[in-house]
Amino acid sequence: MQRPTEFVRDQVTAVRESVATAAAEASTANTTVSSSVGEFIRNQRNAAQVSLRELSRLAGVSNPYLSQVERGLRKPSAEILAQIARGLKISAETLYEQAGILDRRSGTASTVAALRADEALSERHKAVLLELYETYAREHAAQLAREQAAASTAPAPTTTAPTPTPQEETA
Amino acid sequence: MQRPTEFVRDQVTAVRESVATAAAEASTANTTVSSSVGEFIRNQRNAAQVSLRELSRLAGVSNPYLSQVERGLRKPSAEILAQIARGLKISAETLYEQAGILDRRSGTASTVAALRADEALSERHKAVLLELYETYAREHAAQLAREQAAASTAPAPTTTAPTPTPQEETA
DNA sequence: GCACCCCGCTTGCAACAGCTAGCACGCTGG
DNA sequence: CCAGCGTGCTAGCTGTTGCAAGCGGGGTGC
Repeated sequence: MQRPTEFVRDQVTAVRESVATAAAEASTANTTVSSSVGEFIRNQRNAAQVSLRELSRLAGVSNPYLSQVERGLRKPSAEILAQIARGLKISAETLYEQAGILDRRSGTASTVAALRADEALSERHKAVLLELYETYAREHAAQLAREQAAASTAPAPTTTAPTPTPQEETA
Repeated sequence: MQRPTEFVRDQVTAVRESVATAAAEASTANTTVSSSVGEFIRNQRNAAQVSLRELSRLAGVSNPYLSQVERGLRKPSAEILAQIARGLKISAETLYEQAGILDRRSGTASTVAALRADEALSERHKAVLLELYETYAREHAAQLAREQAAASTAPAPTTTAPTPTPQEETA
């Protein structure tokens, strides 16, 4: 019989498998700092392996306009940014920050400490969120390690199945 | 009493559904809130005993346009809102919230800020955790409200203070 | 009376956001 | 070969944003 913490971790990982794959790609894109919201949107879209038309459909904006936004030809309103964020399944605030509408919060408060001290949560909910957070952080760190191993052309022993590489973005 | 298996599955599955629900609620909130940013600006300006022309000068926007914004005839961009906020010496986020650009998030700002700034997470994982956090915080608040209602048999206010109404009485 | 300053608002316009219709290109199956 | 489908992009259009020029009203000093 599995212990509760192991069980929770396995459950969460299984449910998020498909999302985690795209998330790993997204984290790769994040490593390269984007200087504009358009680039950022394109990177996120490519990481999620979504075509421009599909994202425009998901976001509810026209595909030519989305193309122009990605190429920096147009400056989208906050409303459009929110729609694009919804299509990308990321927070609108992320795009606001990239667009310079919202200031990026400085001060790296410890996420774990904040979650633990947050009185807006019950203890059980805290445990779930912390477990999920640690799982995500671990995956993110593992992905970065794989990226570095690939960069140095060393045969890195991978414990997971091969994930789609970014070359598939041009499908 | 749910077993841990069912509990986690239900919670994680609910996240996907809550995204569309939250989006629908957000659009409703936007409709309601966005009509009052002008009123809010005028109230703030009157409270500061500043003329429309003086505020337009401080903010760096034309006074006719500011007048139109206050009367709800025009919908200002986030950039203009930020300028007006600077003129009023209030945070831009305050006006963004009034305009419906930014969601008022429940829970403590430090937890939200920590999650958003945490570089150990990808953007997608951040969004997932934030949505789950929101859901939990809302449930916790509802639970506390129920417990207090049962204890005192009176409609007790929750830990969140009532939103201050625009200072219409000082106009 | 006048000129001058303040006030908030009207009007018309230029620039831009966001859209539709359609293009060119690549790929696939018959 | 073709037709069909996918891809991202061009061009032109409409509606909106934000502005400048100016209006009418009130108050003050000469």
